[in-house]
Amino acid sequence: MKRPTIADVARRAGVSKGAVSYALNGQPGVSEATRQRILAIAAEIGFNPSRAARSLSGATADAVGLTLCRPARTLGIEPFFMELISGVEAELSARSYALTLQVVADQEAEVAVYRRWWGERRVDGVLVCDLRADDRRVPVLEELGLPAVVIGGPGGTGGLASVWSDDAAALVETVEYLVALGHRRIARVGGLPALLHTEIRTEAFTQVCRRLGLADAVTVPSDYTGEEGARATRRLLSSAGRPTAVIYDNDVMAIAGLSVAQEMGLAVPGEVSIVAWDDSPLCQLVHPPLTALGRDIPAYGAHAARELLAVIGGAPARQVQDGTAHLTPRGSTAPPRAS
Amino acid sequence: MKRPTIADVARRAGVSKGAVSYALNGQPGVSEATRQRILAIAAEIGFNPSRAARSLSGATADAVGLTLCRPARTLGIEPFFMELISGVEAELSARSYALTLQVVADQEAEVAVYRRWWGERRVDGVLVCDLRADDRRVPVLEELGLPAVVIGGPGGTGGLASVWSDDAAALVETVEYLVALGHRRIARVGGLPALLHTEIRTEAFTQVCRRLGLADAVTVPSDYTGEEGARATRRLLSSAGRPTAVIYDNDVMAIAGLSVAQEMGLAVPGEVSIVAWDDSPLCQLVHPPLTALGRDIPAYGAHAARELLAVIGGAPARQVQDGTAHLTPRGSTAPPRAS
DNA sequence: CTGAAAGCGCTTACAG
DNA sequence: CTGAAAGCGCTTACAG
Repeated sequence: MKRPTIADVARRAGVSKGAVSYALNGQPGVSEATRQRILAIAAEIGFNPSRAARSLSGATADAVGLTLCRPARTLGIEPFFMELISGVEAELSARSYALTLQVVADQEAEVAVYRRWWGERRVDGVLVCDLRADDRRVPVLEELGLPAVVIGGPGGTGGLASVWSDDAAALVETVEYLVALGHRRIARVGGLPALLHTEIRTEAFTQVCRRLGLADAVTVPSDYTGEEGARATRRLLSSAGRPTAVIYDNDVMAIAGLSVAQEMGLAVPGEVSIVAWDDSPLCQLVHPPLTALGRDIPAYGAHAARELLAVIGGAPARQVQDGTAHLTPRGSTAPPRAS
Repeated sequence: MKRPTIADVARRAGVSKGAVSYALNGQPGVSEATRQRILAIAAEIGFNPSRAARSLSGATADAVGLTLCRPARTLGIEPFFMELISGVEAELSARSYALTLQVVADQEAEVAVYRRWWGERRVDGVLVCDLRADDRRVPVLEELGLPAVVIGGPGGTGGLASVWSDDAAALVETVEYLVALGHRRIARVGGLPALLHTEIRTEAFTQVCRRLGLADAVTVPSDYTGEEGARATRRLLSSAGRPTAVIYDNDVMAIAGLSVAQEMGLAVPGEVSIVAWDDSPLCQLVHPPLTALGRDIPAYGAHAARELLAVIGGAPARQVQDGTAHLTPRGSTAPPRAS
């Protein structure tokens, strides 16, 4: 099938190409009657302006980029990214923006992708995930002047805009809840240590435990996979003076941990309480269902997309706070059984 | 930062823009020495040809589209799509193709997206998921002449290329395995009935059960969510003459089913055996680990991407078979306990 | 309010 | 082997 161009619309409407362009883009320069007639013809013949021609004439690419830096397998198992993408998409589609996705092996590859996208004018801006301490991507994006919104923080985002959530507060709430139940030995299985939010959580965990006078607030570093979560749990639960409650940095590890506890013959929640970070539907599929720290991830993604569109539109880069995760108590937490 | 253009490279190399273009695209028309010099300069100043200008001059968009038609929540929980995307991406990145992703509400919206993408020349081709019987998208894509590869089948893809997997064979293998263990009452919790592969599996299930002389081979339709999987399981396990084995069309429902069985005080696998379709790492996180039908989803996605790139390159549309899922027996299946 | 024209940054015949 | 020029399909000052 032959694609209609602006010239086809102009010819049928009996006006110049310029007039068609004005009509389509809501610019002044055509009478209302003419505009309506042009719009009707465009709709009738199914005209969609060529993105290439538009963006070559100085308009935007109407596309936003997102890179994902995780191996194929673990990308799939964590609901987080897909939910985030859904939310981003919802916001972008509403404004006819496209999402360009790229899976990368490491930060070096990611930086190369940003440079290429910028040079190719492929995207108008990017969404940055998995912020690290001293993140290499931040200065590159600043140097390029490529609009960007970091999903994460607070802090460490340089002059870039960001949307963040108060993980420290959520962690404190969780520990206080467990202490109120009577727990004194609480451990944590953390996410990738290189990520900034892991650092933030670890720091908050250490501080709140000290404040509440809990003895050994140990954090075992991990990588979000079930295997590592299982291994860390096995180690924690077979140690002398094992914890009576474990907080996991994602739900996949929490589910693996639950399984390990049950395998070891420890009752959950009687002998071990379990709390998961990220309250995806997975948490309610297991038995007992997991107490979890949840937040609306699609909304978080939509929020970030909205900010990015604003920055692309020329708004100043802001640090915006998104909602804090809240705890939903379920069957996996209870007072520790006297032993 | 100012983006370098082909003119900048030409100026520094002391040649025409045409020569730079030839050098960059590996076309004849420049001497090898000149080509090397041009390439070096381009690399040095970080030149990336504008996508818009390229594609406006008749080249391809170097982008492929993929639409996802599921609500945000359930999209996240099923590892399938993210794994598929990872595989697609791996293949595309290697050839510097971008992936444009769009989440849509229904097939009507999806068709509209295809028309728009085609009109905008935004993508060179599309990957089509969740094939249905009499799929509306197929004739539209044929009419537009937009290169496409359907992920699914066999059959129902009209003149479009497709990559498919023999689900019927996998299902037969599973039922035969359960029968060999001694099961005679086998039920199945199916996926969305509208999807073609659900139909194919249901048909295969009915046939193999009849061939093996199994009485009531019931399939309870579902929607891939844990809630529906749990409900279907509850119904099946509380019926008179309840099945001793249940096959689930995805792993999320199988996990929910396992949980329901345990809740009802039925031993797995002693009183109920459970088999999951889609062997994501989730299957090994639960206790007992699930016997599952698995295949390499990232490879499947890569395969489809490769076919699409071929079709975009002018190759004829083929129906290509990908690997068949194979059964990995784990702790959730065993001979039925005499009762 | 409307039309004719330049220009975005490439690619690709077409001459030399 | 190389250069000058046309053209892809838009947008946007610039004249009328």
